[in-house]
Amino acid sequence: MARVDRHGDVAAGAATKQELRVGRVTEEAKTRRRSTKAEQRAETMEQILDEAELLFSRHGLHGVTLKDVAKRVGVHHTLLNYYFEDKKKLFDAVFARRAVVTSTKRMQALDEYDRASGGKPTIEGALHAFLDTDLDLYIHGGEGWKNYGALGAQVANTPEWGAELMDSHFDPVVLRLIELLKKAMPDCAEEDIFWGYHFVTGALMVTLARTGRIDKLSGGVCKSEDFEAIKARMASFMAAGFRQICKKA
Amino acid sequence: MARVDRHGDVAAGAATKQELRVGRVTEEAKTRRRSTKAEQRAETMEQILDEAELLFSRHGLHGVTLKDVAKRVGVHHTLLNYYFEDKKKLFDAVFARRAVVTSTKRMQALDEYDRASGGKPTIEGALHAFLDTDLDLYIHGGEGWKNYGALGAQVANTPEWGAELMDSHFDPVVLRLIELLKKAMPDCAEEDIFWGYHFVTGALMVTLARTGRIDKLSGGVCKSEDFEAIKARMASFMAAGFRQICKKA
DNA sequence: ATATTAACTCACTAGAGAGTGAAATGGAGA
DNA sequence: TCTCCATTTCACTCTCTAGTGAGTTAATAT
Repeated sequence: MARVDRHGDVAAGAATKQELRVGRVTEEAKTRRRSTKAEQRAETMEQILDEAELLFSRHGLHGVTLKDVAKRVGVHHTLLNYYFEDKKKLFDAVFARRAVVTSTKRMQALDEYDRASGGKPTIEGALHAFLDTDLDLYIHGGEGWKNYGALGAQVANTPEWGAELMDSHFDPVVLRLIELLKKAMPDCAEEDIFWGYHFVTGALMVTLARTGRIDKLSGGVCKSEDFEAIKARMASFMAAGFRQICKKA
Repeated sequence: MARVDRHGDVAAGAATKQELRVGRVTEEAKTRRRSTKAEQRAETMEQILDEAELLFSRHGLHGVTLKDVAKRVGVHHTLLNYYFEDKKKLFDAVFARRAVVTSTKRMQALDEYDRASGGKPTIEGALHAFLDTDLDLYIHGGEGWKNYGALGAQVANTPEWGAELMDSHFDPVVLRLIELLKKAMPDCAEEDIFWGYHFVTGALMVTLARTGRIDKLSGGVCKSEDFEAIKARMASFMAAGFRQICKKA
């Protein structure tokens, strides 16, 4: 197999394996000291998660085989069973890895904003804390985060087990956001606030999906990848929406 | 097989087949006159499309096998090849069946609104024409339409071939909506209008997905199935958003 | 040095899945 | 009635898949 062993030597007899697009060890790794077992384990698992994330985000849980993932990593497919037991658990691990990060960061951002605003949050402020923290991750986090975003968008629209996964990871942050929104709009019916959040999350999810549809539709005026444009508009757009449906009371 | 032949007689030796939840011919059909071949063909194809729609909407293209669908219909799985060639073509047929309906209806609604408003459309008006026409279909169209909605939500968030499918069916209506929005906001940058539409479509898609997430999140205050609640809020929410991001110019 | 344990591959199983071509069935027209 | 044609099933093929258990290799601990 065209893979590279842990000493950094290329395995012999490794003729035709272009499909090993990624490879486990890059040139720089050759020079790097051989790592310990624990490091090795962590590194391999990360690589598996990365490639799985990429493929799952494009083809969905059922559209990817363990062999597809293994081939990209450059390992035998049964290694994925070794590390992650089965396919669904691998998927969950992929999702969880970054979900905890974004969840935690947003929770912190909301807490901080709450404090900074002296308990007098605005709708815009709360939405900015919630959205921008997330969007920054996708903007500055590299390919992995982008892929994770697309994966999340799929999960959010999967009736089968999607809600379950979302719930388990994001309920606390979302409820915290709702709390701030309630503070900002004390006279607004709870119902309206929840529906408003529903719109927000929907808009965020299509954004993360980056299907490229808006590009063609707008004739190039808007770009799917342009999360900065979203960041510049979304919070105020949604805040105005909240104000509108809440004032009718 | 526990299926029922075209005379309405239950096939003999049909012991254990509860999984045939739907069955091809219902009691009332027994009494109905035997239909012609063309009718038969159309009816069978419809049943296949219905069951495929249901399963695809829940498990996605790759999560469904032709056998799964065939079992629900109560026919041999190769019959689906006979009628629809292969799986992807069946999927496309499922999607197309209702896409043309909603697309046409919304186009008419937009045209009519444009005329009725005397060439002076409002943002709310245009959005209402676009959204309510669609939502009414899901509200009054029965299970099939609900399933189709969930399917559409998935398609819209599928990078693989989703944008393609959406484009081919919905570009004209969406562009028509954009046209009206431009008329309603002549000073608004094109970019902002497209991003606004992007938010609208995202919010609509999560709605159609009906994952049930909002139910749990809101502690029962909001219900995924409650499209009337969406209809009552969405157009004005989004219109306010448009106004907000457009006035900054 | 040796024994232990972790990381990883290999050979294999058991089964599913899509699809094909031939056959059966039965209605419709001559 | 006989024949034709559409509908439908059936018997198979070929490939792919997830997963298991045994075996290999190398790092680590003693």
